[in-house]
Amino acid sequence: MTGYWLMKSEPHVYPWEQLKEDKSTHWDGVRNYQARNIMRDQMKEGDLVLFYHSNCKPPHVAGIAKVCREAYPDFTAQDSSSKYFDPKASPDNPRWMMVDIEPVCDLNPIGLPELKSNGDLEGMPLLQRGQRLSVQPVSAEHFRIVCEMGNLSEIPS
DNA sequence: GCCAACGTTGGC
DNA sequence: GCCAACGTTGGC
Repeated sequence: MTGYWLMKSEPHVYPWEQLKEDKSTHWDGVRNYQARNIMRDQMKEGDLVLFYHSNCKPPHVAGIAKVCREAYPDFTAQDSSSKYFDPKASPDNPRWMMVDIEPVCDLNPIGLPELKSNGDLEGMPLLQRGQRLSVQPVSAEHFRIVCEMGNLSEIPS
């Protein structure tokens, strides 16, 4: 049973193009418990991810990625030279977790206004007011609809 | 750059 | 354990 998710990244921090270049990346720097818990408890290898560019004009879904490694400690939390350093993290209690993702395919970029204007996406967490979670669930149906909007005829496996 | 929404921190 | 102050996110 494939899980579906949405992950936000600011394009000037880590853009979709960079993921394609890197072939895969560890999703470090998540410092929110709810997002961490989703990664730690729910994201499984093979789950599909809408890669969302936030904080740009317009914000948009840029592509589809796949979870290629399940949760493990986010080592940047224990690296004092990292901007994600957390003094409360330790080898015994890593505190923060991350997953690895890899690119699957491009989507024709789908802007936030477009997502909002599609009534079939009603209830999608991303579209809820005040939603700030950087890792969010997406229903299978919503995922399928977004794929269609991005000119992808078939959901990747 | 503004600011609404929301999470975290820390004094009490 | 409450809650005010503060910090962050992220659309606009």
